Amino acid sequence: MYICYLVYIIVMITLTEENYIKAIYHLGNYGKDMVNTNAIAEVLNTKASSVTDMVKKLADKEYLNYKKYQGVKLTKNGINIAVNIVRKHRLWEVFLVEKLNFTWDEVHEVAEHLEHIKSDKLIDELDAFLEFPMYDPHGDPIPDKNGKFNKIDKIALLQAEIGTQYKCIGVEDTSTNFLQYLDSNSIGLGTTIEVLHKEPFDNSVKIKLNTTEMVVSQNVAKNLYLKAL
Amino acid sequence: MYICYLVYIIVMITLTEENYIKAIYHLGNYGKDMVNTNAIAEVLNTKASSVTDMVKKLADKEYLNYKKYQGVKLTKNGINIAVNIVRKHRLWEVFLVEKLNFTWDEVHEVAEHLEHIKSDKLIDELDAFLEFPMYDPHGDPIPDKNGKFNKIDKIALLQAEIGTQYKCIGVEDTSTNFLQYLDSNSIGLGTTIEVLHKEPFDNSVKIKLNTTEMVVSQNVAKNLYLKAL
DNA sequence: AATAATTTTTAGACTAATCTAAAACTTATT
DNA sequence: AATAAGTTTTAGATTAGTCTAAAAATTATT
Repeated sequence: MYICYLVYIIVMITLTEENYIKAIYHLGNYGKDMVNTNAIAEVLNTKASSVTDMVKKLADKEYLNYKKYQGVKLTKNGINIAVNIVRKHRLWEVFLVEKLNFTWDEVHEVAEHLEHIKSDKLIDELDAFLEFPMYDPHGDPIPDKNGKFNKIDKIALLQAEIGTQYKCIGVEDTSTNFLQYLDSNSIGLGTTIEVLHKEPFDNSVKIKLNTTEMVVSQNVAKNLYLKAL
Repeated sequence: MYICYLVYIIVMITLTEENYIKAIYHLGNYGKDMVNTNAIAEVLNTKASSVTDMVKKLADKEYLNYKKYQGVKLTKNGINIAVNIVRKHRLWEVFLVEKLNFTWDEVHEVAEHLEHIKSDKLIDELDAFLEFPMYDPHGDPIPDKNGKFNKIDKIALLQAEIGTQYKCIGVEDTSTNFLQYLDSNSIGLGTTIEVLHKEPFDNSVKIKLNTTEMVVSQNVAKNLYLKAL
């Protein structure tokens, strides 16, 4: 008589592990490039030694490949997990802005928590409820159920051409400070922008909005994404 | 010259602490009664020794009063925290059922996680979005922003009178098994029920639904709440 | 009131995630 | 190629939450 044991090993992924994977995904150009220890430590506000420990654990679980002193790169599996977290994060951001009256700059912190709730039904139904949005409130593309998403051909305001009409489609810097600056100057998703003048001296840019004209610093111009109309 | 230091001590409450407080609230009749160690251990699926450890910590933080070998009772502060978690849990349940097509028995597990997201704006806006619901999908009252809620005069089917018309308003047992049993027999919130006969032998109850008649066991009759029409 | 049964607490150990400080390795500079 | 500077890893410690096993206290039973 044979006894057959079917053992399910359910690999639970912790919140901390998810945050490491997400950080490595963003730092490594959608998981394509190697990422080094210090960079991870910096974005996660932790110490390099902690990163080394965690990275070994994630390598054991085959979410990434780790070469001592070289850095880490996500595996297929790791990328899938990251994309799924990004999908959840961005869908929740849409929900918060469109249904719960959150502003551009308020969504990020709450979405950081909501993105870790684990329920396929929850996220697929939310997707349907929001009518399958393609972009989040910052203009970033939302991966679909299978992890597919568009990479849009965005251009920073700093690289925009004088005289062309552009539409604002997103930001690089998502800090509260920056988003509030944009809000207070009536720059948001969809705002039409034309470049009037680029000052070579300090790389500031003079732009025309709907009704007003204003000058923005190089720092702002670098962090604002546009698409030609 | 005087130097004034204003020190904010932000007492972060952990997920685990919240779950203990919630369990003690439910076990202790809305926080009014003492709760003993073993009872807490059982509902939280942990060991009595772990409960003792945690309970000491919660006493230090003044969420509850703890008397060695006697048990614990929530403080005002502890009750406030519990009520707030209950509010969040029940609002999310309404959201899941009304907006995301969840059924009675699917909501609980996801709501267990959503209830721990910390954002006043999130929960108040969700409340408004749902148009300030008074009851969750199981018929339990939802505390308002200030923690106030109705205690409804519900009666178990087992205590219902023969010949009277009742409306189903909730359940005691929220296990998946029970909720699925109700679903498959077309008993839900708002279903009209009339008691036809009570069998003294085994305490089973014969009831009339909209179109059909059926007999339910004592166990079912004990766990189904009604309100006279 | 003494003993038995049960409940609760203590003591000591374990895991996950972190830290500091020192050692090992890599890269840049002379 | 040798040294300096910077990065990464190791070793050992810490904290939150949990556990087992034994001790202490309470409650129930004779």
